Amino acid sequence: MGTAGDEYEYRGAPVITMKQIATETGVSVSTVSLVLNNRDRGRVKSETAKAIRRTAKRLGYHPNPMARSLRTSRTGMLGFISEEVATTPYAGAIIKGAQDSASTRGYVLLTVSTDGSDREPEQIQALKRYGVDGFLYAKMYDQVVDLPSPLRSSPSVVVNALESRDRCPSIAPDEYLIGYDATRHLIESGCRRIAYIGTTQDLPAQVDRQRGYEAALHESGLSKDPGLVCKVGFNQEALDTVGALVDRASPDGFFCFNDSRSFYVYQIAAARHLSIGRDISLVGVDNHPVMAETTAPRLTTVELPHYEMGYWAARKLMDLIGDSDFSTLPWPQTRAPLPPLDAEEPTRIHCRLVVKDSARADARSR
Amino acid sequence: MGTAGDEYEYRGAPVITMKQIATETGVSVSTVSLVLNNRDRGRVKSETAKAIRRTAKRLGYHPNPMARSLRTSRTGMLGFISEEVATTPYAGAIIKGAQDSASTRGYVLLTVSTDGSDREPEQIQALKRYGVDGFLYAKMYDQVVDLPSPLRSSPSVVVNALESRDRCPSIAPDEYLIGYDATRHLIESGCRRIAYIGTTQDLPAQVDRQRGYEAALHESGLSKDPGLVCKVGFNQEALDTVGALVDRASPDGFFCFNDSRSFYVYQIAAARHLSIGRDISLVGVDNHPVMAETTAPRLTTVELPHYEMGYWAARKLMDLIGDSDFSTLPWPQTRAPLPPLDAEEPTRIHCRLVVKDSARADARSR
DNA sequence: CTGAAAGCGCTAACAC
DNA sequence: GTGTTAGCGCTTTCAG
Repeated sequence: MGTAGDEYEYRGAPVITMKQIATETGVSVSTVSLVLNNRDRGRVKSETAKAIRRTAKRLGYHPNPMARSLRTSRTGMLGFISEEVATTPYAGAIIKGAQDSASTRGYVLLTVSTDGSDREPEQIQALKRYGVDGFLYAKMYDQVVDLPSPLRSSPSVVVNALESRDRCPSIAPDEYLIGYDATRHLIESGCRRIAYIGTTQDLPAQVDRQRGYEAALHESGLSKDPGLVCKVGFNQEALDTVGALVDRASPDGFFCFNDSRSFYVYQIAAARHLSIGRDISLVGVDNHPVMAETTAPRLTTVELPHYEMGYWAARKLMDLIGDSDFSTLPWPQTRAPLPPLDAEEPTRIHCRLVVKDSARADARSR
Repeated sequence: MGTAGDEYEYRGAPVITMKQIATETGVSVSTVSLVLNNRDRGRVKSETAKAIRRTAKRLGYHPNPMARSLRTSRTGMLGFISEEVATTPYAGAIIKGAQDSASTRGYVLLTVSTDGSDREPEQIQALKRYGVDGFLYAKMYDQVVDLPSPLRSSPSVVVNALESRDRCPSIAPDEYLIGYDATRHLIESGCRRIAYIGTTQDLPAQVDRQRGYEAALHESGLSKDPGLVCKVGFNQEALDTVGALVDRASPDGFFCFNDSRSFYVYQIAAARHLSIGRDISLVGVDNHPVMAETTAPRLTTVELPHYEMGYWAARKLMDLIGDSDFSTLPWPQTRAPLPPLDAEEPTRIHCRLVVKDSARADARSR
């Protein structure tokens, strides 16, 4: 299995420079530069401009971003800093969203993950040395955060969390609406005794989702029964608590904080021989692969908008950086209509985003 | 909610160049360069060298990688290409491993995710323009792959898959050993009727795991009972199939291909009032968060070595690139001993890695 | 032992 | 309209 040091062959592809285009076309490098950067408005004869572009294409010219950045101090790279990536399945989706968004404008992502967090400043410094044009600071659970101070001197956008002091724009899921939509969905499917299965962890997301749950109940004239609410941890304890709730209150619908909670409802349902889709309805949040594979009538998933958050955050960041070639655009209006309430089919609800643009707007206020 | 264009303040930190160190110390830039690159063996008086290093540290000098790369055509960036990141929870762990490994040598990761794959060549080109020193090509499921041709001209390492023609080193989980270890673990815990719950998908990983399962049974003199094996898809069908197996063969131990399969065993167990840890033992593979939270006696998880694969792959790649400052090292010997078989405690088994170094070694042969 | 000079690929004043 | 020049920060001969 070999000590390494093996030789693999790497023949590099020929790389074209402006100089070559210049000599090939019979002009100077500066003219080439002007044309290829679209700064030839009434400065270069459209004749020659055309010729330059032609040979550029023919030779397959691509600018060298490093050389360019040396002059412009703009690299076309975005720094993506994520905490706890390794431990959650969502990082991929956020990164992909940011990636896709970035690539539409020729940007590219330099990623670091700072789990331990003691090395975070060091990592951020590394990104700065590489000259990233701005930072995406992604947290893995929706929460309120302080933008790390080294980032405050650069364009930054916070993803999946809200910046506590509006030091930069931020984007997060609309937790309230998750609770509201989920509950309304159950109500409109005909449920009348809707349980909330939460977590014992003290998460801001839960507070808002539960407020949404209660608001929807209230709005429909359904009473708020504390016996239908429980918050559970893990394992047997969780199973027992959910089981007790089912036995005591016999709910006909469940709104579960996340897939872990859904998991316990599944097991209790199995043990009581209740079938999801026939006897009970369930709305879960998240899309862990295991659960995402499962479909049943009257089983609904609220999808957390990880991809979208990454996408829009990168977009916002690029706007902030002020790429002159692109106009600055507002945050998205991502309120998708609630899906049709066909109670016989599995459904996916898309989650709305909450965005904070600056100190002016407080999108979370309600 | 606000068109953008808002102004945030970004005061850049002062950036120190070699020139400043030179004038500050009263020497020339070239001398500074020599010293700061440790090329001053008997070329620079240790006096001045010391002085230079001192002021460099005092001023907080950090080299500008862009400028350096312009001369050396080495950027210190590794391209990380992953397919299907968004759809699996593992990408994060692989990226983190690669990241950690890279940062120990001052490398940094440029990531792209090519889901659609029609844009893959374009993305790879982008990375090449940015001058990455090499590529990590990560697949999300263990399989045999062809290294994309644009990568063949650069140092590359394949992660979580084996390269079909040994065009470059690759690293993947040892699937056979997963099956073997899992089954032995169950046997040594006292199980005698061990079921295998697989997937209907045609995955190479399953073939090897099942071979490991059978080998362990054979080795212990347990008969290979086809009635104890099933392969299931999703939902009710899966549930029914697993239920039938349980009713017909009453296994005392389960080896599940992945968390999705474990999920069905959980439900059937709940429905039959069988308790994991008391009545049955279960070994699952993977660590989706939902399942990872769950612990029980006689519940064992085989952890796929995503982090480790990322870590070692990046290491291998850097060795390939031939950073002269570091010696080239062999692939890791990551065979962790099987954990103690305390049947009363939940356990995690660490998976061994399979590595292919070149056309010479075929580590998968068995 | 150390410094001057050239140049990596590109951009931006400023001449012509 | 187009070319010349200078220089971004760094490495690397080559003189002294």
